[in-house]
Amino acid sequence: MIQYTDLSQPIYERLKEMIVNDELKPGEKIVQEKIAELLGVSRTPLMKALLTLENEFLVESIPRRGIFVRTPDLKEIIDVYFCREALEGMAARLLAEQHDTSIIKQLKDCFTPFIAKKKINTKAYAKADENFHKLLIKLTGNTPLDKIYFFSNIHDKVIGYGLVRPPEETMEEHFKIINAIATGDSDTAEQYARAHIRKSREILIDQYKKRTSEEL
Amino acid sequence: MIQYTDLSQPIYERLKEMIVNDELKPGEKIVQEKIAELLGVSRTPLMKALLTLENEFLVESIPRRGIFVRTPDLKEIIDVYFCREALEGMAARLLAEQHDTSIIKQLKDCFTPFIAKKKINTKAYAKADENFHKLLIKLTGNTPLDKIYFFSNIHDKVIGYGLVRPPEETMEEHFKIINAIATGDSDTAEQYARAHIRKSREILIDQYKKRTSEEL
DNA sequence: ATATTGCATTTTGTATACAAAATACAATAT
DNA sequence: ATATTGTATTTTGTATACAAAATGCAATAT
Repeated sequence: MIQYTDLSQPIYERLKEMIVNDELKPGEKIVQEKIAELLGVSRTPLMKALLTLENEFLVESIPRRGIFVRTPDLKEIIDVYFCREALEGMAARLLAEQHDTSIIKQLKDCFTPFIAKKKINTKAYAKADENFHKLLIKLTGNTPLDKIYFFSNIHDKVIGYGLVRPPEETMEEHFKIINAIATGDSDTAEQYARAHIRKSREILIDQYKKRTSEEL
Repeated sequence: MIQYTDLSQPIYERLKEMIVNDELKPGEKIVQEKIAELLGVSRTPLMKALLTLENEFLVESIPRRGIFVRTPDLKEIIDVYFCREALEGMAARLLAEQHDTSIIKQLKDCFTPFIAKKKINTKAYAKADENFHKLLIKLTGNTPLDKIYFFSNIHDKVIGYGLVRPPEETMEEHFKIINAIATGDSDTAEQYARAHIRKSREILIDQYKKRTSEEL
């Protein structure tokens, strides 16, 4: 009756979903026995999944106390954006040096559904935006780079599928990056990729500052 | 009789040591029961430690087949150096923006034992070099940055405590970075930090190419 | 001699068991 | 009423148990 593949994998996916959807609330303790029963598995593969989530900053383990859903604060979100600026900048540079037309095509394809559209579906665009940034990393073929980009998870969780800036604004920036990659101008590609993240980071900081002061 | 802290932690440290020391050889399969017995623990905390090592690229799990000590190849080492260039460059920039004299002092202190020395102990300097680069990251206070810098482990494993370049050469570069941070010149600090990693990467590539061709 | 099949052994992935630490809470003291 | 202690309950960390997959190897076929 038992089907062997790797139980911890689907458990990991499900838990991640639960955290992003707020089924597991920030700060909430993950009582292993309860979640294991809920998912119909034992604690062993669950713990494996939780350890992976911990490595991705989505949960935090306090020894002998328990594992808790993390609540990324303002500073951490900013910090993640600094990392993204560095890594996506490098990714753009590496792509520009490859002179590969298939790369350009794949990057452009992220946004073709939205070109020449009067009304852009925000949710769809936000998903496309996320894909674009992940693709930028993946297309470099740099495995360690791709593996350490996992912390974009935090970004997903915090921003959800909302957008930091309006599509009109970011669309233009995306194509500036793509065009620099296409012409093989690695310095410019890196510059644009970094400026893009930097701008979003600054907007985010403002939003959070506003939100925090309103709550006072 | 059982002392509770977190067994997987010392197991992780010991396994990492065994991998770096070649007690566990590249490509070798880690038979859980055997290692568990060797370390006098059960498979449960051992598996936890192995999962952490997997996240750090030191071992590789092939489901249903086993967990194997990884053998980083030339491409991966180069790829890691691209990541380091991006991240350490950003770190230097962030430190320069902080205008904190204690940061300068701590960075300088890494190399004070070697200043004005005629003969530099290579092993000691290699250790200092490693500390300097880790400190550069840590002093930013950027937690996600620090957490994703773990892949420097691969570096340690591959290079061991040898040096890519002679101390005279890198010492000068280190102080260029430190001085740029001290004067608060973030652009220059980033430039120097990146150039430093880039040069080592290029030397490494040459060394490996030479070694590989000799073996043919 | 080499390839193939079948069976015994090993090893993995998961579930369960159990001791120690953490927690909750009631009973008592201040 | 609040603080404190002691005890029952929960939960964690680790060890063990067990079924299914992987592996090794001998016996047989080609």
